[in-house]
Amino acid sequence: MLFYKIQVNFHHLSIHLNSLNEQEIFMRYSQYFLPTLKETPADAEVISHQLMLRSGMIRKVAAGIYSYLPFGLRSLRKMEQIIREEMDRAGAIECLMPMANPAELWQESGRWEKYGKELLRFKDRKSADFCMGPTHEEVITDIIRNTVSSYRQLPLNLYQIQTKFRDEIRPRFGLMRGREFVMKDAYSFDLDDAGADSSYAKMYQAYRNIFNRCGLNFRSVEADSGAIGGNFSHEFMVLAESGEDGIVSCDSCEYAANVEKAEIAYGDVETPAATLELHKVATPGQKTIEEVAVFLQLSPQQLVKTLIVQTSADEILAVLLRGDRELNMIKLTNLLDVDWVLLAEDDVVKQTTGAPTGFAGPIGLKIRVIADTEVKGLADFVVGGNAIDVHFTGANQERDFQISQFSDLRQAVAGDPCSRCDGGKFEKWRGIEVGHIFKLGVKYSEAMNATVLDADGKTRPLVMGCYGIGAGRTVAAAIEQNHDENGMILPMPLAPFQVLVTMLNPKDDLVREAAEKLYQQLLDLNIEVLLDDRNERPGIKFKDADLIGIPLRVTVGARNLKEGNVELKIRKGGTMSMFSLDEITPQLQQLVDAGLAFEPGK
RNA sequence: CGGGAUGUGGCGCAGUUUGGUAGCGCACUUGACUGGGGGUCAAGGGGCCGGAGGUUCAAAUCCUCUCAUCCCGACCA
Repeated sequence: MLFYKIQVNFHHLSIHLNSLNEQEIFMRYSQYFLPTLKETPADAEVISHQLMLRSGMIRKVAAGIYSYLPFGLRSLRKMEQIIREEMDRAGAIECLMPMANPAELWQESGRWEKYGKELLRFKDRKSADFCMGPTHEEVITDIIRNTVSSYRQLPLNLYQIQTKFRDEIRPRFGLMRGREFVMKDAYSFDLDDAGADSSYAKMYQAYRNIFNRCGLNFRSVEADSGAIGGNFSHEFMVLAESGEDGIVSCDSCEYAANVEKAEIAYGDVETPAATLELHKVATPGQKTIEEVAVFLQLSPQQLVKTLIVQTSADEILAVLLRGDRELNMIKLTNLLDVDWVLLAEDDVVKQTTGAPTGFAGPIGLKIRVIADTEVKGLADFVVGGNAIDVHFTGANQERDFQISQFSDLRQAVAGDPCSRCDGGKFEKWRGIEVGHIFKLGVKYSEAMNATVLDADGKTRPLVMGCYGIGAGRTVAAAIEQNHDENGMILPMPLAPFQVLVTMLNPKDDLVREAAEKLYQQLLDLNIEVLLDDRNERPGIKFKDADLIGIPLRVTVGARNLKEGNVELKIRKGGTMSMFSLDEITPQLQQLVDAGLAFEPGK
């Protein structure tokens, strides 16, 4: 009996599978898995995170760790596919490396010690050390050094789209800064600098193509190469108010840079003659620049602040900046050629200056004093007195204290003069870093002994570049840039579906038949269509439609169907128009094609 | 890692001050009505209050520890 039952069930199953095609199953809202939320989850702060949760794209599993639900996965896959196509077009070749990396490789490059706590380490059953790969220079270099031994095999650019793990200090904002995230990373190998530059240029162009194809408003900016190391780099920034990075671009030339890097033009700075005597003034309890300025009835620009810093080379030194300026730690780190620079702890400040934090000044200091170039043009300013509740007025360099070096050390602000052209001024933006490309040089190849023989039979280290794109972050950034109060408005190339057909009343035979027919026509045209065939009230369907932000929405309702019409609403901008059942399909086809249009290389 | 906050059905929250054995809205199930912007009515199901320990006749509520999550900071003297 049991056998018989199984047979019957199996028989039914095979009939079932044969009679439905895949699209029939998956593109009907009533059968799909799209759990939308009416209310915003309490722990989502930024709009992309809120909307991705509400629209059923993602769900949180742990801090900085998310599951992609089907709807979100569709967007992610589209992003990946755009990346893949442009990488392939640029001559890169796809591969896939493991998440679990053996410690030996990381010890060899020196990063097992250097990378810090972001590197998630663990042991296997034999107690061997491993880490989750946060990036793959080590693994790829190991592959290349064992397989490439001649310059004839170059150039080579390998990439993968793979899940990374970085145990971030503070994951936040949903997919914007997750611990586990999908990243495209590529690594180029060339015989010499010129070759590496050419590989870099190809990637630069590929990246521009990728973000253009995504329909994003972005800037490519010069950036600091940071912990990854190397010679120079560019970041690709999607412009959005919620961005974690500040960037500047010149209003008259092509220069654009991360504020961390942005070079300011100082021109020829002359030190004005001193006109005031040095005076010691009591400033009880006035510690910050703001407090001192108010207390002395001066503007912050008339003060010079003295920052006591400690470096990885164990030096303690003083850095001077105009009172209203901010120190750029990265410029300072690069100037001093050290691994890191930190503001000194309070007790170090006290030991060095003899006063608690807030009263440091350059006069009488025994340590090296360096200054932002702007300070060179200042005279008769206020500085800390190196004693509690004391400042000096009328302070002047040369006369009262010595500065051993001037350099561009401050954070660029809007309106600063551009260092690359005459008369250009910086504009300031906020951006989300979605891509970053580096020319690495020989840092890893030398550390890991990855060499080839050149045409003269000489051994040379490979010249490398590495190139990353945060796939999930780019989707999130697209939402940050494209949404309104009702939900997201994804650009066509990243939208999970291209067209939503809203069947208003499924119980109305005419409506149902018209919607079904349209749905079928769109499927036949390979348009990605979601049919909202749920037995829900119109309000629910419209709210969900706005929330999930499919670019094109066709509403099939009894009212317009009487005249043989359906309504088309463009999610972006909200324009509505009426089309007959015959006209709508070619119209949609045209809009879909237009939304996907992109000419690479521009 | 420092500071702040929060953990109560799937989601949003109340209840904690003043201990008395868990409630509201949404969602969900069933039925009916309704059908162009989160509709109405009726009847239901679901949590032992993040976890552990303690105080007490009695703990979501008080105490201790712990875990988790979110925000700010970790450069601006």
